[in-house]
Amino acid sequence: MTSTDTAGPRRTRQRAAVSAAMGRNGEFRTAQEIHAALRDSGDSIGLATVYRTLAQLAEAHEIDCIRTPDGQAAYRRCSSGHHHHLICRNCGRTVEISPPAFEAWADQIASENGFTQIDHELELFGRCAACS
Amino acid sequence: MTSTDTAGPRRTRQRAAVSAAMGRNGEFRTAQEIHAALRDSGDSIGLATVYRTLAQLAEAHEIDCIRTPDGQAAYRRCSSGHHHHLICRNCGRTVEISPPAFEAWADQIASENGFTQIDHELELFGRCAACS
DNA sequence: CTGTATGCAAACATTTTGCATAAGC
DNA sequence: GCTTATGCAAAATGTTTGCATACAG
Repeated sequence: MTSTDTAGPRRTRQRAAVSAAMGRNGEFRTAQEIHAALRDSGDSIGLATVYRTLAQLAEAHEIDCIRTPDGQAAYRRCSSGHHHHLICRNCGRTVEISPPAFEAWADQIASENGFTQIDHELELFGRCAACS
Repeated sequence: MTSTDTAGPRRTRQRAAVSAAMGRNGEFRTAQEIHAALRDSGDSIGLATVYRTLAQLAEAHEIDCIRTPDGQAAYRRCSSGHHHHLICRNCGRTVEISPPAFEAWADQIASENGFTQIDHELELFGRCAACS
């Protein structure tokens, strides 16, 4: 470090591309999907760089990471709104759901057990109408 | 098939061992953990057999399968009660919770969106009374 | 005895890492 | 110019599969 450690990550074309690819909406996308999408868009980028960048973004809490039933890591932007997803096991179609009573229920269960600072992880997997 | 297809899986020592290893409580265990545990218990069993047996038990809905944040598959017995966990972020203490209305809510959300065959993943993380 | 389950090892898929090169600051 | 990020390919990890053998029915 030269002077102040206000270093921060370097601004590279690849990092911007990955961040932009995540930027669209709150859909989940696997590292491989992002890599393929960027390659298709003409952005040449290495697979390892995608993984590294996603890991860094996740560490910085800029994006969220879950696991698909398949075992792959999937990422989404976790900007502000806290919502969950209903994911089609077959085609991957995703619907955002905003639980009306769920958050309250979680808090209640928690305080009944003396827990505080509750965070929760909830995903629904199923088969969408088009795939039935 | 010879006559009636009441075949069912064969009763082998290994299958019994895996099923027994899952039998304790409703905790999640990875395939590798189960394999190691069985080996330690003196039960000689192949890793592939553990994976195959777990996959079959899951297919038969005898056990449930989720993914750890680590990316490994974890299984638990889903005999009757479908419950979730409230986990202390600090000390790891775990409380089993049985959602009264949650399952119904999940099903409703799903059918509102045309989804069927719903499976869900829900974990609550917080800080328990002893750690506050 | 017939056929399924097992065990081993090789195949596979996904993610991580080492190292030389290119690029940011 | 010094240092970090990238790219490639090899390694590591977790899981699946092919095939010969052992065992359940």
